Amino acid sequence: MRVLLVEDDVDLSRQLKLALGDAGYAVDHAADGEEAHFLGDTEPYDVVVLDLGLPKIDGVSVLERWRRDGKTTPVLILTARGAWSDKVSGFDAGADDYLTKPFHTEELLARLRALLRRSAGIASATLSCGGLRLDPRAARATVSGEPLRLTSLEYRLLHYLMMHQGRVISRTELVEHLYDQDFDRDSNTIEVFVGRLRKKIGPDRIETVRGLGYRLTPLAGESDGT
Amino acid sequence: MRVLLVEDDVDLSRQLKLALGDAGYAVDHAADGEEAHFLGDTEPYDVVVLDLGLPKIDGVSVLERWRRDGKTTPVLILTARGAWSDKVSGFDAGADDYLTKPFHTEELLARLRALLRRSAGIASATLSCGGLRLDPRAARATVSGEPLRLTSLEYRLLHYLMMHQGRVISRTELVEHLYDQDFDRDSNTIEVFVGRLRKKIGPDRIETVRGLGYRLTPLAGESDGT
DNA sequence: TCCCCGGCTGAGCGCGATCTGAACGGCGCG
DNA sequence: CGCGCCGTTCAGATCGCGCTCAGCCGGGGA
Repeated sequence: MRVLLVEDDVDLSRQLKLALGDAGYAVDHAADGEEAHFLGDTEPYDVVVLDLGLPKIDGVSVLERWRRDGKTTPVLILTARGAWSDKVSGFDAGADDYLTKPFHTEELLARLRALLRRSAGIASATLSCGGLRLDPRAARATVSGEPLRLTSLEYRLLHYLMMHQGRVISRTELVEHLYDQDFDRDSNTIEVFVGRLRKKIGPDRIETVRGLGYRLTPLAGESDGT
Repeated sequence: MRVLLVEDDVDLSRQLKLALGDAGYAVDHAADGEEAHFLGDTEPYDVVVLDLGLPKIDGVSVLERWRRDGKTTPVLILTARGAWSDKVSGFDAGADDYLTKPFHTEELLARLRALLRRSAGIASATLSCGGLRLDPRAARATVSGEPLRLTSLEYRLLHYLMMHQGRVISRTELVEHLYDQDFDRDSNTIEVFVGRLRKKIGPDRIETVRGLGYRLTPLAGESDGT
C-alpha cells in the first residue's frame, strides 16, 4: 500500500514517515500544497494523509481540486485542535476521515487501515482467501492456521494481492503500489518476491497470467462480493 | 480490443503503449494529427485516446473530421491541466470522455473500460452469454461458474465475440480488432484460436458461418445478473 | 461422383516471458 | 567489528504462447 503524506511540520512529518514506513506502507512526502497536488495527480496512492495548514496551497484547496478532477483516493485530514471550521470545509471538500492533532500514531494507523478497507469494499478487518488469512492490525498472516514468517516486502505484496484478490494485477501496478516514487521500473524484483511468496504460501495460490500479471485466486466458497 | 493512441510526447506515449498493451489492448500509435487522422480513417479502432496538443493537425480538428465523416468510435481526450477551453471544444467536437494530465494509468484504463462498455450498449460491467461470463475488470471468464484458463489471445478473442454476440464476425474483422497494424493477413491463426477456444468453452458456443465468419450465439433464457 | 474451396486440427518451432538459484551490498544489532 | 537478514541484481534455465505448416474433412457445384 502506498500513502502520500502531506505535512509541513518537519519533525512531525519525519516521525510519521517513519511510523508509516514501519507499518509497511510505501510513503511519499509532500511539504507544501503545490507538491502535494502534483504528487497526488501523478502517482497512484492508495490513501492520502493531508495536513490542512500548508504553505503555497491550502490543504482544503488541494483536496477540492483532486475531487473536482474526479479522484476518489481516500483522504484523511489532519487538523489542529479546535479548528472546527477547517474540519467542516474539509469534509465538504471530500475528505473521508479526520484526526485532530495531537494524536496517537496508533490511532492514525487504525484509521488508515479502516479507510483502505472501506475503499476496497471489504467489510471484515482481516482478509482471507482460501486457507490464507491476513490481519492488517497485527501485520500477520497465516496459511490454514499456521503463522507465516514474511519479510516486510513479502507481506506488503501479499497484502496488496489479498486486497484485490480475483483481479489480475500487473507487475506495473504492483511496483507502483509497493514502492515509493523512485524505483527502477525494469527490474525483476516483483518476480523474485512472487517466487518467494509462493514458496511460503504454497505454489498454487498465486496464478501467473502471462503477459498480464498475477492473480490471487479466491477459492470456491468465498463470500465477499467485488 | 484495439486502441489508437495519439500522443506526441515520446516518454508518455511509450509508457501508455506499454500499459495499454499490458491491459490486453492491441495498440497503434500516432505521433501527430496527420498520422492520427489517417490511421483513424483506415483502421477500425474500438476506442481512441487522443492528446490535444499535436503537431501538424490539432487534436480537436482531427476529432471534428472523424465525426464529420461519420465515425462514432468512442474518443477519450487527454488535456493538459487547466486547459479548460480545450476541454469544452473537445466535447463540442464529439469527445466521449476526457482526462486531464497528469493522470493515473489505472484511471485511464478504467475510463477506457467504461467507454468500451458504453459504446457496446452494455450496461453491466460483466458480459454474459449462455453459461458464459466474462469480467473485463478481472480479466477472467467462466463457463457455468467454472473459471476458464485462457491465454491472452484467447481471452481477447472471446471478449470481442461476447461484445458482439449474435452478430456474425468475419475473420478479417477479428484480425483487425485483435492485432495491431502489421499482421500477416493470410494466416489461419484465427481459425486455430477459435478452435482452441471451442475446446475450452464447449464446441457449440461459437457457430461457424461458412464464407462469412463466426457468431457467438446468445442462447435463449438470459437473465444476466450484473 | 469428383473436385475445389473453405474450414479444422494436431504437431512443432522460436521467442519472449517468467522463474530460480546464487551472489552482492546495505543496514541494524549484538 | 562481525554476523545475519533483507532487498536487489544477474544470468541461465525453463516454459508457455502465438504462429506456421501440412494434411484432413465436408459441402456444394459441375
